Amino acid sequence: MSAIDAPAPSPGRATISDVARAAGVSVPTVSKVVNGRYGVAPATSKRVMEVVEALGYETSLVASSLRRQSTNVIGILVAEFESFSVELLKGASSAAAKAGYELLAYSGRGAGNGQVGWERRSLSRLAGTLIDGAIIVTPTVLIPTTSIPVIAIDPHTGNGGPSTIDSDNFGGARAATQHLIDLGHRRIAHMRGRSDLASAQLREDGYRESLGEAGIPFDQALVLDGGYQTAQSAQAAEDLLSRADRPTAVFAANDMSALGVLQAARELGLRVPEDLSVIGFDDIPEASTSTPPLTTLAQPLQDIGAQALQMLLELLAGHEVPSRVRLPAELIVRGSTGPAPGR
Amino acid sequence: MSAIDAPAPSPGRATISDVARAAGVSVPTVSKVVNGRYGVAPATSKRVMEVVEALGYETSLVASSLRRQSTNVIGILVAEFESFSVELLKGASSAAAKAGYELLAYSGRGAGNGQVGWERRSLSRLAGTLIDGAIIVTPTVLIPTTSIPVIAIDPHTGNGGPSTIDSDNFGGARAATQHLIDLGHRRIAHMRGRSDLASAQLREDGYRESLGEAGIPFDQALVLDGGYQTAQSAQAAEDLLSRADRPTAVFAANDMSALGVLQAARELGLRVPEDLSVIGFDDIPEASTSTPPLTTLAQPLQDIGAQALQMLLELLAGHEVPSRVRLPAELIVRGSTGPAPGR
DNA sequence: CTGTTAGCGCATTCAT
DNA sequence: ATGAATGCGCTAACAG
Repeated sequence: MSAIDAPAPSPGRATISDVARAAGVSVPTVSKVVNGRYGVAPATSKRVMEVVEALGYETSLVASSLRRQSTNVIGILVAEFESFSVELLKGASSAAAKAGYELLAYSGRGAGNGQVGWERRSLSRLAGTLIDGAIIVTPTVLIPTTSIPVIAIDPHTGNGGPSTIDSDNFGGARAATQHLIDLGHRRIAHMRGRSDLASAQLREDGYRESLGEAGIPFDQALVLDGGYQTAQSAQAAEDLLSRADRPTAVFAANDMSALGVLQAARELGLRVPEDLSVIGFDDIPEASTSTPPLTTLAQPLQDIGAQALQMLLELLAGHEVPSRVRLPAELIVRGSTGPAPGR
Repeated sequence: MSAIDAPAPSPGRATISDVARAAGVSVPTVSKVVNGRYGVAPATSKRVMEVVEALGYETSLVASSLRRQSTNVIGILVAEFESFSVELLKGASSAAAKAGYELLAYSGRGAGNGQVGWERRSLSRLAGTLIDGAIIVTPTVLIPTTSIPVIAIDPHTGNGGPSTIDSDNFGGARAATQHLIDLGHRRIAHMRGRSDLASAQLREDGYRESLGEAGIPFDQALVLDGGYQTAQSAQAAEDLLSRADRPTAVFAANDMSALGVLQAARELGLRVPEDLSVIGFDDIPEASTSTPPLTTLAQPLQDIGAQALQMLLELLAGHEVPSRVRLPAELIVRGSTGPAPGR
């Protein structure tokens, strides 16, 4: 009833008007003090600051972003938080901290399930007010022209939308296959990834291209679906490696798959790399600590996250950025690949 | 100039008034349709929905949260996005998805650096408006009573604030040490963690307690600082294991440290577990794939994240939750521990 | 130097 | 069934 002299409504967050009332000044004056604007008497400023401190007041991100044009917050939109998106997040986080930006990672409702268009809806929900720019992780639909700068990481679609960044899936796959060919392998199998993802398709394309260049005929029977997953790959590999004319090497579309192949080989009593060479893709943490350690193509996920953030900052500064950035995938030779048997 | 019949201002996000104008209805009508309120004619509703679809309109989280009391968004506040917080995030993410909540992970400015009180400021910035409840990851200061429900994960402070959740660091450390004692070890070293973290202190306490129970005198020379990090631990272990009276077992405060000890042992030509037993804590992914695989105390990080979210949902539903939840740390025996030499 | 007025985009009474 | 007015917390422009 009588809010006339209430100093601090302890139930609930203190608002700017609570501060103004307690300090005996108007709301805009508090706003000026808090935002460090000039034109406030030192004595007034001091008094306001004291009240701010006492009440633990902090400007509401929501309210100020509604009124302001810029919020100093970068959004990173993901379908859900899992291993892949989370690595990118780590990289983006350190880059954002260095640049003095705040980071807001968001996973909207239903984005985890098959809901198409989650990226568009999430963007609409946050853009224009809350965040100054957005990084969208593996969007599956085309992102329309938006009011705020956007960078897409590893999109599943073609060009046409915002600037994108990914690693050289095609070139990496070629390098992987070539590495096996250089070791004398001729019967090289491919454990491919989820065919609805562009990266998986590119890796398969690179494999075929490299085979072709070396004059090795493509054999459909040597391509199996591992779905980017360990268990599925292990199962598929078990079949593959039980054949009489089994391959001497396997290029797995990602490390998770490669670990599955390793597992299957172990169960069948095949020695790696003496009897079978295995190469993966991604260089996830588990790759370096498997038995034997996995030869793979390192995809710098944290770097990608950090670069995406850098590109966004360029965009925010009004600079141009390339429409497509591709980071190299680097061959890391460890213990799972060796000369073809009989050489 | 003439916005009189502009159907969709393509530059920029569509707002509710854009939709209203294009559909030929008033703003409140659109609001009702979008929020599924009753009192709108089917024909009108259909027309509005079509425009919404065409314009790709989605309610602004900012604007609606300012007006509404509830947003269906859970906040998870972290100092920065690194391995630890990110594992929690994964767990919270899947739990939030199941419950139909959106997740908003936020890392404020200066939180990565030593800035104290980041959690209080982040909370003030988001609470009351943007998010319905918050999970705060490893807060270092006491969280004051707030307007919204809060759960703290692995706080570095004592009780008194919001409900907390962590794993049984003390009990886990005892179990780890006891495991080594059961194997006949008497000279057991401890590679301790960052001493400013409560978890590190508790793990060291558990180690000492267990030693005491077994009648093994505590030896300060057997406790080294690994800082929870691989490199630092490797260096410290190299010194420790070079001594004439080196220990036969090491309890490392976390897996990263344990991997460092493994590395040092390998370089010194010590066989694990024949010459030296090593046990870690956490059970990070790398633990199961190291050589040899690491015996460790599994700390269910993803579960902790998921449980924190569950508790928050309880709080939001008006139910009581325990002021402190401790998840068990489970002994996972792998290949890095064995009988003490000479037994 | 300070207070008044206006409006960001939306949801909610209350009229009509 | 629909629209006009009001306010959420805050800041930008202006008036005093």
